Amino acid sequence: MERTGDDPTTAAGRSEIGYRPLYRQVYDKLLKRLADAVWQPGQMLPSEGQLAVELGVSQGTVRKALDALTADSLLIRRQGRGTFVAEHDDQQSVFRFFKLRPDRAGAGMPTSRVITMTETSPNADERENLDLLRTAQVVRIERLRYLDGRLCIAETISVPAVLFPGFARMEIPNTLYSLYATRFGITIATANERLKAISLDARQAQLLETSTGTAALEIDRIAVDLEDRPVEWRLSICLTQLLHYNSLLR
Amino acid sequence: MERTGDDPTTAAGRSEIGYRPLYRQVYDKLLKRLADAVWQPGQMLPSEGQLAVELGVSQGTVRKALDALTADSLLIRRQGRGTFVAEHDDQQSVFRFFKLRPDRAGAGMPTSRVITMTETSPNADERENLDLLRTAQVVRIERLRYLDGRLCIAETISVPAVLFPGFARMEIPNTLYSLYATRFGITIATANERLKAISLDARQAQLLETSTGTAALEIDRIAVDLEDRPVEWRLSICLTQLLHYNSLLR
DNA sequence: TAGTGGTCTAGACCACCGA
DNA sequence: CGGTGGTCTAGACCACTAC
Repeated sequence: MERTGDDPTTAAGRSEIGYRPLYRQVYDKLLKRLADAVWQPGQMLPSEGQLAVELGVSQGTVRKALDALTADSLLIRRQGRGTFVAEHDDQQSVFRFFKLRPDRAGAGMPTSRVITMTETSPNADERENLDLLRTAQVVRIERLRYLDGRLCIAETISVPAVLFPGFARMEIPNTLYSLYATRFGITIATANERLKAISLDARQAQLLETSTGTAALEIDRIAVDLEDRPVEWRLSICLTQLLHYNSLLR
Repeated sequence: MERTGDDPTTAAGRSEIGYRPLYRQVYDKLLKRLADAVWQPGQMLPSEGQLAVELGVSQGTVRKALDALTADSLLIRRQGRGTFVAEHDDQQSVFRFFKLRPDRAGAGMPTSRVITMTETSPNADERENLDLLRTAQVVRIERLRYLDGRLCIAETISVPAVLFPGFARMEIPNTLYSLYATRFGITIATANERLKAISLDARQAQLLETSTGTAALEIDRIAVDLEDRPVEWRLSICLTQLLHYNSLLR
C-alpha cells in the first residue's frame, strides 16, 4: 500500500528541469552537514557572514537557506546570540511529535515503561513500513505510556537494527528521539500518522487494564530522517476517555 | 496563526517598548484588505512594484509580506503570472481541511447529504465553542458525508446566525467553506481539531447504518477566521473501517 | 516581447545579547 | 562594547507566462 505523504491533489508535475537556485544548493550542503552530524545538536553554527565567505555566496543567500532550515525545525535562530542546531530533547520538541493531550488540564510530560525489547526478523508489516529486505533485522520494543500518571497508551516500536547498533541492549529513556539523535546520529525530520478508531481485542484490553471491546484510537506512525528514509514504525493504541489527539489545520 | 499574535503594540510609527517591522505593518494592511474582501478570491493583486509604490516601501519589503501571506495560505503566487487571493473551493483547498483518506486508493471528492437545517438558540456547547451570548442564534446543520460513494461521516455543524444572514434558507453546497467566503465574506484561516475514539450509541449507529457499539472516530473542530474569531463548530462521527485520518507532523 | 514573480548581491542600519 | 541575527533598500539579472 503506497503511503501518500500529503494531499492527493499535490500530484502536479514538476518542471523536470535541472535548475537549482543557489540558496537551495546551500540548503542542501548545510543539510548534509547536519545529517553527517558535523554540527552537534545544541551547537552554534558559524555566523551568516562566515558561512557566506566560506561558501562563496552573499550573506543574503546564506540567510535564505538558514531560514528554510529553521522553518523545517532543524535549526533555531536567536537574535543577538546565533544559529543553533535544534535539540530534540527539550519539552517543546517532545510535544512536536506527541499530540495527545488531557481534555481538561495542561499536559505534563508523558512517562513510559518498557515491557519487552527484542532483536528479531521483521514481520511483513515491518518489512513494508521500514522498506527492509527479508534478511534484515529489527529491534522491536513494546511499552506502556502514562500521562499525568494514568495508563493511556500501549505501543509497539520497530526500527532497523542496522541503523541502531547495540540498541537492543540499551537502557531506554522516555524520549526516544533524542536518543536516536545523540547515540545513533539519526534525526527524525517528519512523521506521518494514520489514525483509526478500533475496538480493543482481548490482548490489547489486558495490556491497557480495561475491558474487551472498548473503543480506542490506533495511531500508525512512520517516522523518516533527514534523507527521507523510514527509520521507525510505531503502532500506538490509545485510550481517549480522558485524552484527545490534537491536530491544528492551517 | 503565528502572524496574528497578541502583540499589544499598535501600528503607530515608533513606540519605544514594542517594535513592529515595516513588512509586518504591510502584512497587516494587506490582511485587512483581504478580510474586508477588497480583493475577491481568485482575483489578481497588483504587482509587487505597484504595491511598493502605493505603500511607500521597497519592493523587497512588499515581497516579504506577500511571502508571509502565502505561507499562511491566504495568497497564491505564480511566477510569470501574478499574485492571487487563494480560492478555497478548488480540490486542493478542500483537502486542506479534510484529512480522511481511503486506506487503499487515492481520495475522490467527498459528497454530502443534508438531513436537517435549523435556526435556533444555541445549546451550552455551541455557546462555549462559538463564544456566544445566550441571546444569540445559531444555524445548525446535520448532514451525512460519503467518500467514494460510501457512507462514512455523520456531522453536526453550527455557526453564529448573525455572521451568516439567510444561511438557513440556502441551498447547501458540498464545499461549505467556499460558500462562507463568497456569500458571507468569511475566510476560514485555521481549524483546531480534537480527536477521540468513541462507541456509537443507538442514534449515531442508526444514522450511519451500522450497529450500536461500533468504534468510531469523533472529530471536534473549531474553525476560526482571519481575525481569529471562532466562526464554526463541527462535530463529526466517522467510520474508519476503510478510512483513516492522516496527520503529517513536521 | 512585455510583465510577472524568483533569485542574488552589496551595503546600511536596527534590535538584541552577553561580557 | 563587539558580535549576532533581523530589517530595509536599490538594483541587476533570471525563469516563467501570456499574448
